[in-house]
Amino acid sequence: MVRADARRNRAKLLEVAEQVFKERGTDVPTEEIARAAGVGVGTLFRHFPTKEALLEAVFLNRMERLAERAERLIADEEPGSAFFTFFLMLVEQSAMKNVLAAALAEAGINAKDVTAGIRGGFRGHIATLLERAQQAGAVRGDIGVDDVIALLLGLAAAGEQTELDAAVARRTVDIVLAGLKVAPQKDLTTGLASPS
Amino acid sequence: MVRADARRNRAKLLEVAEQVFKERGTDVPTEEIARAAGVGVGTLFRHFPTKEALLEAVFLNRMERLAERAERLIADEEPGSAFFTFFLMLVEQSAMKNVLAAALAEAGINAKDVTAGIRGGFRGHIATLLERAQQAGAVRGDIGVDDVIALLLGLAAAGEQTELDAAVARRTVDIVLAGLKVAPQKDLTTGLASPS
Amino acid sequence: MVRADARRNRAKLLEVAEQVFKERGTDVPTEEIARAAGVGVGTLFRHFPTKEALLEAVFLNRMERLAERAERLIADEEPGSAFFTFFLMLVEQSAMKNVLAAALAEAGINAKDVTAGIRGGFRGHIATLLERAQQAGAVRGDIGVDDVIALLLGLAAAGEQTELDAAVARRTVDIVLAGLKVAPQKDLTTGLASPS
Amino acid sequence: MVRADARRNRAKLLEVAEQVFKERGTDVPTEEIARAAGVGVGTLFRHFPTKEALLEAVFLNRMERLAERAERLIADEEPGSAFFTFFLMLVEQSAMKNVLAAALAEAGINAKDVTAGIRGGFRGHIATLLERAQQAGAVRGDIGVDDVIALLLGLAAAGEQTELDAAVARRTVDIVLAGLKVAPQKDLTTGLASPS
DNA sequence: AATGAATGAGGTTTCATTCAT
DNA sequence: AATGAATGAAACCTCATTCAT
Repeated sequence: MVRADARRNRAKLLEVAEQVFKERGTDVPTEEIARAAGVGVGTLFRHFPTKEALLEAVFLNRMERLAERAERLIADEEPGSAFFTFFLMLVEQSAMKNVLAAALAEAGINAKDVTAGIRGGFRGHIATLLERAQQAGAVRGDIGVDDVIALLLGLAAAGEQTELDAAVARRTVDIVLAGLKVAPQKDLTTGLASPS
Repeated sequence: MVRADARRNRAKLLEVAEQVFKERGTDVPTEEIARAAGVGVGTLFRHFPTKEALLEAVFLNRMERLAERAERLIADEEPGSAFFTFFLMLVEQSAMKNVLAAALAEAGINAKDVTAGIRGGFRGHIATLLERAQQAGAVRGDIGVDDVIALLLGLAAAGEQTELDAAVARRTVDIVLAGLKVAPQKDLTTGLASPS
Repeated sequence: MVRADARRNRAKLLEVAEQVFKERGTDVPTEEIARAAGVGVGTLFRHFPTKEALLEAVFLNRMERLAERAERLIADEEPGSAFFTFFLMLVEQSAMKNVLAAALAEAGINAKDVTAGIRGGFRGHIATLLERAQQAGAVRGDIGVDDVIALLLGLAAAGEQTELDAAVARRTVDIVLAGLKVAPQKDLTTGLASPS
Repeated sequence: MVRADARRNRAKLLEVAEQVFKERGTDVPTEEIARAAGVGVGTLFRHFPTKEALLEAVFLNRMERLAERAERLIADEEPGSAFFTFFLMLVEQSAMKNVLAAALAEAGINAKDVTAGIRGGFRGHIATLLERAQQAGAVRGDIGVDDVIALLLGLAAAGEQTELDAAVARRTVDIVLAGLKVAPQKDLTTGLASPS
């Protein structure tokens, strides 16, 4: 029956770690997180054998929560609206908090790999939302999931740097959404713009 | 006039540091950079009394080089084209290499503050390019310099995460550029989109 | 209750540090002390987060042991004798090992401040001993605790410089004690001598 | 003719070093002293091949100046007064600034050795002053030069620790001088007091 | 003879991880 | 299963000394 304690500890650690990483960056000493969670370092390391493992777990945890929302959106809303809502949601929550992704990257771990195993497939959900929106004519047809993910990451990063100014954050999202709606452009300046 | 050696060392350090930070992240030991530049740690610390100072210097150095290009564009090209070219250029060179900006941010140094003092004013150049493009009708009128900078940071970050796929990088820029051209949107999904 | 180990380590460190500082000065690398105590550097720094803190702790530790003796003297001996005995005791043990006090002073920590908080009040004990001795007519009445402390420090320093010659050390103490007995002098040479 | 510059530099360095050591302790970086003297480090090291050598030189320089004064006193004043004046003078100027002696000691250099070569013999002067004073009955007869030197060192150290309180410094000197006048004491407390 | 940039050993401190209790 | 003290590699930085100019 000690299992109950253990599971509660794990959850608390995950929650606290997310909070602390967000507030103070991923460089906080492991001990700080343990203390904030009200456990000893030893306990933390029992649950996550490595700091890296903790990073991964927090990242995955976040992703899973997002995946759940995506599922609900797919089920409940109509195509165009669903896609845009999800996009906004991700960015507004500064969903991926780039710090994490960056920290993982630095550790030589690809965020894509980590995400791969998520229930239902995070990536898959985005794909579904995107395709439907494209079929409904709400999003230009020449882009793919990877483009969307890249944009999400980018906007999240932008939001982080300008976290002081909410108006800026909103305007950047607005611009990207606008860009997603219109048809493919022809020769902007150098002609680079058209998809290959 | 030993200054020749000194200046060469400083330049070499800056160059090497930029390279190493790009390849291995900003967590590399200071000593590594010194070794790579062929000098002792002491020399590095004589030039940059703190690791943070080195980071700042690399960042500034990059910015200055960009500022020079901006000046040339302002002089030579016509408004709309100049703006888009500069934008593309920045992103394609993954100009701001987010690692740096992130590291600076973590260290409590605001990129905005650092950039403020740059020769000729990097920010000022962007402002000029933007205003001209807006007057020429090539860019929507409701955005400001900070929005552009945020978008640049975002795209740079996006580019970093997906550095394998050049096509993705290009497409994301295309989308943002498209978004910059059109007039402000009204009620995308939730109506959040319009600037307050 | 791992505390047993911890306390043992702390005690061992204090003991070893006192010994090492005495033998080789306060410039010994922290690591040396750790090694001599049979622990890792980390352990040392867990107990004393700063070298300065270690110095302080050693100093305080010594003071506390002295304070205990002072208490016993106050309780057991008659006034004049008690004062002189304590004085001799302090000096003979080269009680304050000036190295420490000097190191602390250099570090900007005033010995007075540190001593202030000691259990039972080291300074208070001296005051008591002094006052009683003065009331008993064994010590001239125009001096205060600070004077006594200054003299102690001075004699300790003198003892250190001449540690080879026990006879010299003894004679200097004798002289000071003699000087403490007699009444205030009038015009030695320049008349500087009398307290203002 | 470059010799003039060289000698001036050496003098300036000695003067500045004494000042800086007094104000900030002997741990100041060599470079600081060079800067304060308006020369490069290289120059400093040409004159004093080692920091230790600089320390020694400053010490010696001070001693020589003192020796000169002693000579004048021996010539001009009457025995008792001469001795006490010299004693006071040394202490009031905090003449030996213990830091120096301590630093030398730490470096494994005996202050006595360094002083040995002084013109006229510093120690010899004290001996002369003392003997005369004793013959004139102004100082008790059972003490020797080493005792006096020890007391001087001690008082200088005491003065250093309590440099804030001039009254304390003066009183301690007064006590010691009083002690030097009176005849040998018999059994203070334990009988330790009498010279062996 | 003077300069000050370069050197690099070495000092203090941090922190992920292990392990005795 | 939990605790938190212990560990020690490694980070950053300082400074006496050398050496090219």
